[in-house]
Amino acid sequence: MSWTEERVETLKKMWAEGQSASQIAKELGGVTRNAVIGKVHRLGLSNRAGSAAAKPAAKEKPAAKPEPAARPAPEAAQHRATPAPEAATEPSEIRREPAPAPALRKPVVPAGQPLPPQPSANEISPETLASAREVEKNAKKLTLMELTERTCKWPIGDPATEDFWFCGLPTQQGKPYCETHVSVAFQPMSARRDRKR
DNA sequence: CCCTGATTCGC
DNA sequence: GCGAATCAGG
Repeated sequence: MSWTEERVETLKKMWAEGQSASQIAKELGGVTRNAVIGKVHRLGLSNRAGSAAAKPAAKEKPAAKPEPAARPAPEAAQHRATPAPEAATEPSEIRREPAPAPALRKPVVPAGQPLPPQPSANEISPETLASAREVEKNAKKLTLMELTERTCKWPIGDPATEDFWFCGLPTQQGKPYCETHVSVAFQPMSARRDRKR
């Protein structure tokens, strides 16, 4: 494969969109993420558009660092959602927080949205169901952005609330879910029919 | 271990 | 110019 105008086009676009080098490589096909990164550099679009996240520079053996230090200063301090500091630092920590839980996590789906059909208990074998319950306790509780090709994408909880996350356990080869959730998701028609009613 | 980008250097 | 190998880090 070579860097045709079209492929470079795609590369530029995806890189600008913040896609990772490996994602771009998969999209293009025939190239590795290294190739993509190499090309990105050659094209001179390494530091991502305006993003003040400038890498200080990777490895460096020579102690000599000719950097003129003429940097305009990265600036740009992230604005946080004003955590509202505690009024006073009480010596005693009697009051217990209710439950930090998955904490500051915005709902993936706005409240009021109709939820996709959830598997009902009567369609799943008791063993599998029990297994699923167990797994959900050990789930890694990943957010949408944290999912990768080999993390279980089984949704857990209510998307309309903050009490929502994805299983995140290692997926079964080639499947979108972990072993347990695969068994919940993919069932032979016969098994389903037999269990109905 | 999974992943990220950065750099080097033979081709 | 290209990209595998390697590095550095999350």
